[in-house]
Amino acid sequence: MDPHPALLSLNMSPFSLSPNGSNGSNGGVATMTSSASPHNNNPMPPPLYGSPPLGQYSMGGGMQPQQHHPHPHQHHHHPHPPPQQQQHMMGNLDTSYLFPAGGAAVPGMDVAAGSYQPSPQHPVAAGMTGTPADLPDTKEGIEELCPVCGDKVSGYHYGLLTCESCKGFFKRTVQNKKVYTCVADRSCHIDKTQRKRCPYCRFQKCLEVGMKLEEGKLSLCLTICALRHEGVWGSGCIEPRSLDLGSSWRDWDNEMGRACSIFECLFDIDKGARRKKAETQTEVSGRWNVGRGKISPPDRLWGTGRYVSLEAKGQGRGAYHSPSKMRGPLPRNMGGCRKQSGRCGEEKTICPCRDSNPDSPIALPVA
DNA sequence: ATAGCCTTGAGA
DNA sequence: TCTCAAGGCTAT
Ligand SMILES: [Zn+2]
Ligand SMILES: [Zn+2]
Repeated sequence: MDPHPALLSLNMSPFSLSPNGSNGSNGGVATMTSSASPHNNNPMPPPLYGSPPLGQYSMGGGMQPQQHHPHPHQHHHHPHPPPQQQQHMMGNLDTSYLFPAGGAAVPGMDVAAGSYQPSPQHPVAAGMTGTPADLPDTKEGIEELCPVCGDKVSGYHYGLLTCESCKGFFKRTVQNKKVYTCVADRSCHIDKTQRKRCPYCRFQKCLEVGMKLEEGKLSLCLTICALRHEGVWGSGCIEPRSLDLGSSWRDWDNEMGRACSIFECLFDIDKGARRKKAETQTEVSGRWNVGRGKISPPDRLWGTGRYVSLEAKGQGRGAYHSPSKMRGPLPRNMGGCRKQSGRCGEEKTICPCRDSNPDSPIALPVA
C-alpha cells in the first residue's frame, strides 16, 4: 500500500513527524530557533519574498572551476520501460498533470477535469512506431525519434526518450510555469521544424506523450552542512507553510527563497562556502512534499551543526530547483545523517519549535 | 525563447 | 568509478 510514496519520511526517527503531514494549520509560518549565535548578525533584512528570477536561490553555491567530462552523453536502451500512455488533461493551469496520475493520488484530488481535446495527431514515433526504414540506425539498433517533435532523442527526459530541445522546453515550461496560448485551434502539428511555432501545442504534446515530473521530483531538500570551519553551533528549523501549487509556482519559489533567507540570517551563512565531500554532513534536511496539485505540508527543515552552510539540495549546485531530482525510494539525501553515526539523530536535532509547540505557529524572524 | 553542451550528484 | 538524467549556461 502506500500509494503515495512521496510523502514524508525522514528516516531519522528521532523526530516525530506529524502523522500525516497535514498540519498546514500553522499557516505559513516559518519558524526557527537558534540556539546560539554569537554573531547575531543578520545584518540585512533578508530579501524575503524577493521574487526570484526564477527558481533558484543559490546558497552556498559558488561554483567553481570544474573538470570536464569526456563524453557528452550517450544513449542506449534502458531497462526502464518508459511509461506509455497517459491521459491528457490539460489546460495550463493545474500542475497536477505534471505528476503521474497513478498511484499517488491524493484522496480528494481529482485529476483536472481537463477540457483539453485530445488531438488526433499522432505522435511522431517512439520506439516502435515509425518506419524502421529510414531510421538512422546506430550500432545498437535504432536511433529513436522524439515522440514530440521527431528530432533525435538524447536520452530519457521526464519519463521518456525525447530530444534535447523538448527536454529543455518542458523544463522551461515547468520551471517558469509558463502558460501558453495557441492562436490556432490547439492542434498544431509539432515537428522538428515547427516546434517553435506553437509552444502551447508543443507542451500539449509533451504531456500527451507522457512527459511528466515524477512524484517527489518537486520535493526539495535543504541540507545543512557542517563546515569544518569553526563557527557557531546552532540549530534551527523552518516550518514552511503549505502551498497551493495550483496557484503558482511563484509562491513556491518565494517561499523557498524566504526559507533560505531565514536560514541565512540565522546562521550567518557564508554564501561562498561550499560543501566538500569530505565534510561530514552533520545535518539533516527537510523535505517539501508535493502531492498532486499541491504541496503538502513539508517536514521541517532541520539543522544543527556549527557554522552551517545551507545548501538547497535536490539538484546540482547549491541552488534550488523546482523540479528537483529525486529518484529511487525516498529520501536518500535526507540524511547525511542517516548512517552518519546518528550524529544528528539522537542529538537534539529536534525541531525545537515543533516539538514543543506542535501547534503554535512561531513567528518569523523576519519582516 | 531555443537548443546544444556542460556540470552534478545519486545510484549502481 | 561509471552512468545518466536534471538542470544550468549561453550563444543564437
Ligand atoms: Zn523533441
Ligand atoms: Zn497550437
